[in-house]
Amino acid sequence: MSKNKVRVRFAPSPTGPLHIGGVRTALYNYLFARKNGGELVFRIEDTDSSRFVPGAEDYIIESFKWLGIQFDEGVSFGGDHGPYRQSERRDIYKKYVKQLLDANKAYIAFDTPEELDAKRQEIENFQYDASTRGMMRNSLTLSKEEVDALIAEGKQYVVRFKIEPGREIHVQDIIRGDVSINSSILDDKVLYKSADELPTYHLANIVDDHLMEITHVIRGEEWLPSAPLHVLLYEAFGWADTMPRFAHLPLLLKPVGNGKLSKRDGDKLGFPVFPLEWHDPKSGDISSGYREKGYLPQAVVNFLALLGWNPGNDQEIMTMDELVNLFDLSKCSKSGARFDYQKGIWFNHQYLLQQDNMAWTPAFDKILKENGIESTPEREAQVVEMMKTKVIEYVDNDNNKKKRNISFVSDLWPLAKFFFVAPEYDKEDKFVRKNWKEDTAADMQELAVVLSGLTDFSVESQKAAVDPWVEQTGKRPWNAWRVALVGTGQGPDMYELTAFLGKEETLNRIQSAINALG
RNA sequence: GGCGCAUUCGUCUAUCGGCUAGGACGAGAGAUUUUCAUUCUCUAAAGAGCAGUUCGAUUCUGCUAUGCGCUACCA
Repeated sequence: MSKNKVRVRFAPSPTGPLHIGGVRTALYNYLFARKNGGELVFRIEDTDSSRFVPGAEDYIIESFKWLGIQFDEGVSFGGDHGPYRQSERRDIYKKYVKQLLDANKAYIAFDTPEELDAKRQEIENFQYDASTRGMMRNSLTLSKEEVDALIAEGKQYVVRFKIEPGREIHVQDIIRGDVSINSSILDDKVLYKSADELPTYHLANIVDDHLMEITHVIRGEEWLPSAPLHVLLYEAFGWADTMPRFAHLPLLLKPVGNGKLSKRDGDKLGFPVFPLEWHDPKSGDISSGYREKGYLPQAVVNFLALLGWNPGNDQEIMTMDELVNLFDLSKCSKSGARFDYQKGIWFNHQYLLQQDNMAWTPAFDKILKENGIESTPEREAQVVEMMKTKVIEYVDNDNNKKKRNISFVSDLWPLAKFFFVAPEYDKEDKFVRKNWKEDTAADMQELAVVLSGLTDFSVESQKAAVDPWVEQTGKRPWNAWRVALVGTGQGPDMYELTAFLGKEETLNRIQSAINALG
């Protein structure tokens, strides 16, 4: 077994959909593993049975599949260090809890949650530690017989870590350098609960990381304060020499206001905070996801990678392979990053534009079908080609309608509808009013005559017929012609559009416009 | 309250003691486009404050301020 092989893990709790911040943590773990030729483990930390949410685990797996983040082992991926679900590792934890108990590095405590609450009420800033454990109901204050009797009669208890006060504990963080705190401020953390026979995060985490031979722990900054506790646990088990290296990532902050990005922010501010759409099994609420919103996974990955890390130069558009190549934990920033979803939109725009036209057609085809349009992939690709750089969307931002270029395939429909459906003519439309005057109908009549003489309706053929007519008469038919075919001022070049629609449809629309607008 | 972490344009960030502080998003202006877009060009926009170290500090140190995180029988 290669002692030096890099092994990292992503270990979410199945308490709901995977948060975008969690996605980034997983991504960094993935990039780090690939970069160093190591392995990425997928572990499920379901030690809090009360918070378990059905479907969450599958959701998380599907999310990573969509994003292209691959695991080497773990839940649903197999491997030699299983089981990878903490709820299936009870016996393992029990063994290690006993080890700590036998070594007098942990103790059994019978205080009920109610008693602890009462203590907190009674004493300001109460903390269960070396200064208070002597006045609580635990195996340190009770005799062995009393403890055994209480357990025998089925009393619930927890196992607490016995922290020695007054020690300066140092954590060497790859991103932050030396971080130290005094052990006196730590409380005697609960390591194990008899109620569900499961450990808490801290114990399970240390035991699993050790047993799974994890070499680097890359996680969010919210874990930094408990890192010294984890160091103490590694020492207590005698695993200090194989303790993994730590890297605490900066947090993702709300786009506006204060605090870290939370699961609730997304739909409140109009952008997804989850990779995939999530249907809450209890409340029935639906939370939007990047996939369903029309984002490309490469765009999401690229965007997320740059939130808290950069390659050290100005390069922004990077494939997964490039990211792997360039990734460096020491280049991660230390401060929290505000989640700028507008930049995320820009990334999607970039990736969408890069895509082959045919890649758009499945999504576009779906939208067309929803609107009752039957078409062919070739025809759709042709429209995409013409519209690709003409995509706009109106985003309701703080009640101000802002026009911006966005690229979601779904934006195509309102802007490309006229390719498939004849427009409704609106005399009040600004563009129509400006470009459809009293004598326009007569001009269009003439144009129709010119066009009806053509048998070949290609761009070149139309040009050959219409350009001389334009030159001779000095007429400017373009905008009115556009009104006739599109209904307003948008769309591609007139000849392209006309060639796409074909002779019959073009002449029909010109006639309809004359009838409707006079 | 306690402990910890952080602090460069509105936002994401570059700079590892030499700066006329660079790039991107967003914003504004112009050019291009017979429409709407796209695209291109340009403009505005920053080192939290105060000390110290130094020939020289955005970069190092300290203090203050501010922000964030943790402070559960949750992770």
